[in-house]
Parts: sequence; C-alpha cells; structure tokens
Amino acid sequence: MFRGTSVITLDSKNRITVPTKYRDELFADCQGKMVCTVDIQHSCLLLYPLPEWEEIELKLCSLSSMNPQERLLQQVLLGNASDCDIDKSGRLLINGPLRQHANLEKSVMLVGQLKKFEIWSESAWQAQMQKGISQIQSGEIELTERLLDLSL
Amino acid sequence: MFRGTSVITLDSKNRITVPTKYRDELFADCQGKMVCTVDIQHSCLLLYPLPEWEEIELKLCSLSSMNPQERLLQQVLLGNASDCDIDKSGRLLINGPLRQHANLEKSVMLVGQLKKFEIWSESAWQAQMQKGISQIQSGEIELTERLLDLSL
DNA sequence: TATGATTGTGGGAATTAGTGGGAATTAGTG
DNA sequence: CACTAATTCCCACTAATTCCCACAATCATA
Repeated sequence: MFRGTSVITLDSKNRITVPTKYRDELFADCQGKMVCTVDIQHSCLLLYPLPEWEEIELKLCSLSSMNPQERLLQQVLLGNASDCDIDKSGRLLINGPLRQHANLEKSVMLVGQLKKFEIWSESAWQAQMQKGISQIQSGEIELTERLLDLSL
Repeated sequence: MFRGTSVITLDSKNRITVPTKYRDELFADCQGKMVCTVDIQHSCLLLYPLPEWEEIELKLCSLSSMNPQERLLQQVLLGNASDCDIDKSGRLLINGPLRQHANLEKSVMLVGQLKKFEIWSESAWQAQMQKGISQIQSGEIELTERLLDLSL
C-alpha cells in the first residue's frame, strides 16, 4: 500500500525517479513493471503496478464497444495506457501525451494512493489540496452512507 | 493485450511499422497474420490478429442476410476486411479504400485496445481524445451499471 | 560539526528502433 | 511470351531510447 507525496523532478529526458521507499514493494509486486494512464476527472496521471492495472483492463474489456460511451472510456483509458518499466536506476519514463494531459513541468508530485499512484504537476496538486480542504471544511461535501461510516 | 498509442508514419509505399514492443506478442498470437477493416462508428480502422478476427467473422456469419441492417453490417465489415501480414521488417500495408476511410496521411496513430488495434490519422485521434475527456469531465456520460463498477 | 553512506539528478555513449529508398521478384496485361 | 507495374525484400541512415557512470545533495551517525 502506497501513501504520502513526494516532490520529484521530471528531467530533460522525461524521466522521474521513484522514491526508494517504494521500490522494494514495487519490485515484489511487479518487478518494476507499471502502467501509466490519464485520470478522467482531473489533469493528472494514474500509475499502477501491472497486476493492478490488469484487473482494470479486464473490466474495461467487458464493456461493449457498440455502446459509444463505453467505447469512449476504453479509448481514453486504454489508448493512453503506457507501459512504464522502472529502469536500473529506479526511474521511469513519461511519454509526451501523458505529460501534456497532466501539464507536467520540471516539478512533479508523486502521490501514493494505496494500490496506485497519482502524478500531478506541483502547482496543480497544491491547487487541488486547497480546493479539497476548503470544500470539506465548508461542508460542501455530501455525506454518503459510506462516508458516514468513516470514523477518523 | 495491447495498450497505448504510438505515432507512426505511413510511408510512400503505404506501409506502417508495427512498434517492436508489440511484435513478439503478435508473432505468438498469429505469426504476424492480421486483418484490417473499417470502424463503423468513427473514421478509423480496426486491426485484428487473425484468430481474433475469425471469431468476429463467425458472429457476422450468423447474422441474417434477410435483415437489411444486419446485411449492411456484413457488407461493410467483411467487404472492407483485408489480410495484412507483417513483413520481415515489421511493416504492414494499408490498402487504398482503408486509407481513404480513415483519412490517413503521413502521420498515423496506432492505438492498442486490448485484443485489437485502432488506426487513426493523428489529427482525428487528437480530436477524439479532446472530445472524450471533455465529455467525461462534464458528466455527459450516462453511468451504466457496468461503468459504476469500474473503480479506477 | 564532520564523515560516510545513500538517494536523486544530469548527461555521455552505446544500442536499438523507425524510416526511406534501391533492387529483385512477382503479378498483371496486351 | 514479353513488357510494365506493383509488391516485397533488403540495406543504410538517422533519430530516439536505454544503459551506465559520475557528481551533488541529503540524511544519519559518530
């Protein structure tokens, strides 16, 4: 399970270094084989260990390509999905379309979200945190049953 | 399972190079024997490993040629289906009618969609992605049961 | 505060992939 | 049967990717 955020740099060859604290777990999970795709709600990326991603792929596979909406989701998620293997110095490559989607510049946030990571541009992440906390504090969040069950 | 997009060029002899990352899998699946046909929803092409295509052919075969709509589907899909074998340097040929249907110019997108590929002109694919992401973000997508089941 | 180890970053060099085009082979046509 | 056109094969060049090493920054320990 991954948690916490790390500020990392996207270097001139479009690589990011995976913080060492995650590496052992990642090598145990998937030998460094990961899949990165776009998030459909925000301008950020989702990074999965391969086995996790394959579960999602299975679900996507069962959607009907005759239904335009379901097909659109397949196109966006699968079309942008890119194999990202962690290289021998612990880095992985983010390709052009993905960088564009998340507006990645030099400073990037890697955010652990249990079974996956999110990748944000630093500024977009700051904005998202601001917005998120103020929304929750001002009570704009609708409390679903599942949320009520959550005692912190 | 195929995923991700690659920008490739349609050369002066109407060939496209299959990216190396897919070649091993394709040779295992079908010794490079593939079938390309038109898509019926978008201006793009569908490229299947032969065994996958044969399953579809079977389904098409069971449609009734007495039903005008079903017959139309047969005509369009089967009529445009063209055998495309990957040659010794990893390239395959796209014939005239197919190129026209997808408005292919020099710059082409090969999009992995699990069991098949889609082939788009680069500009049409960009437009499709734009449209897709904005539709999803603006909530224009009706969430079917299958989609709700999809936790990313 | 100094020292050593570890992590993150940058960039050179070797390798590989993609593209273009010449030459040989095959197929089609008169 | 010969000629032309199209297709396939093959090689070479260029550009991108990957690998690798070295330096710099950080953290922990003495």
